[in-house]
Amino acid sequence: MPLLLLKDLPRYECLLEAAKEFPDLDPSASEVFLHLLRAGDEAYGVSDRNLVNHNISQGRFCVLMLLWRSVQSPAAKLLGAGFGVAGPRTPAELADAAGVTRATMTGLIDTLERDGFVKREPDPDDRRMMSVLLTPKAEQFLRKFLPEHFQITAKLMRTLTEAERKTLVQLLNKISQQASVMLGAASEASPTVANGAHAV
Amino acid sequence: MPLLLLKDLPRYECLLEAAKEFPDLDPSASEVFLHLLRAGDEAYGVSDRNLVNHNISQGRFCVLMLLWRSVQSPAAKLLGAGFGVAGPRTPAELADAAGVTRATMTGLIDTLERDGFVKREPDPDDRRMMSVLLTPKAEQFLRKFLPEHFQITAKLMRTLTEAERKTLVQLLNKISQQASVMLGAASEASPTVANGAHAV
DNA sequence: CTTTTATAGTTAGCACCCTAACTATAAGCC
DNA sequence: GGCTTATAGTTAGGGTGCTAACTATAAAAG
Repeated sequence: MPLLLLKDLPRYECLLEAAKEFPDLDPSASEVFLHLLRAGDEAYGVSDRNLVNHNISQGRFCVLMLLWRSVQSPAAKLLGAGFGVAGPRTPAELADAAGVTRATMTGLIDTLERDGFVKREPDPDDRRMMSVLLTPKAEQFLRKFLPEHFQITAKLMRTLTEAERKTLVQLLNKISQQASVMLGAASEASPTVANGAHAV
Repeated sequence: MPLLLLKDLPRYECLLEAAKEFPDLDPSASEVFLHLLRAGDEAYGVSDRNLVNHNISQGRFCVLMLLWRSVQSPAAKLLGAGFGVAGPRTPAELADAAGVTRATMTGLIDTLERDGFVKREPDPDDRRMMSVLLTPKAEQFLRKFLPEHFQITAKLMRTLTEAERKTLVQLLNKISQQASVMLGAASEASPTVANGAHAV
């Protein structure tokens, strides 16, 4: 549960009231924003608790899923998303696919290797590169864990009808798209220079 | 951005395919789950980037907002959500309101105090307790920062109509509710009494 | 009054994420 | 070949979250 957030969200009327003092406050926008963050955090928490029970973290689980594409199962390939092709993956590829820095991926692989879930192997052609491979222990873990994980996901969404799920995905996609625009916009303006330009 | 998540989510057809191997996998449920986590993470990221530009973190911002209820503005009281009444807050109260442990709150207050946003004061009656108070610097920061923050929130939700926002909040609430049920179930039967009642 | 128990807050140590700097290797250019 | 630049991975150090153990104080039980 990564997010620190007010346990009790302000009610809509409160936001309306606050908007009188802050003209920039769009009450319905703020309401959606807060509910999205909370729901996302709670969904994350539900999933994470199960992972923690198995002594694994969300980040490490993600790495395992990405690597799992390299092994046999057809479903494994599919679950791993439609990125590149299969084959052993390097830390850099894993970092890009997971959306974290390479330094972070190094740390994740460190602990996964320590716990016996993956193995590092040097690349025979390029001595800068490593291949990260799943161990049998990891495959065994995934085969046992994934059904539980899917059950929990299904249970979490049980209160939504198929139509509601469809609607929800569409609305969330709109937000995702707009978020990408907003995040991408400023990184174009000053691509790598994210230095604090304000006064100090 | 706290969450490590696949950058490219699996497409629905892939989930359908994978469900053949994993009977527990509910494709539409998993799809909503993944989109929710991603959208929540991106929304968090959009907000967080602005905070980071001001050298503050999401967690510290949350503490400032909670403390802000203690100062004058009527809007401040409202934004702080409808928890207790105003007045200086103790680390324990802050931790409960923010949904983090007291140890975490100690750390947040440490850095906030170091940066001059809050001040600790001992309680005259109970020498175990502290009061945490906003400094003028923090109030000044919030008055300047909040309009930006609200603008960003409004921009993020700009692509949604009022009707869509309403729908989204309702659907997210359903998930939140179900998540609470699932998280509460294993934690204990006593919801309000958060004391360590197990294994008394 | 003394012992026990409960509470407030902190400290210590771990995990995970970041940026920045570093090492080693590869590739391009003179 | 030798110099410069780019790339793969790691290391170092910071921030934020957790649990568990600790200190100090207060309240309750004997």
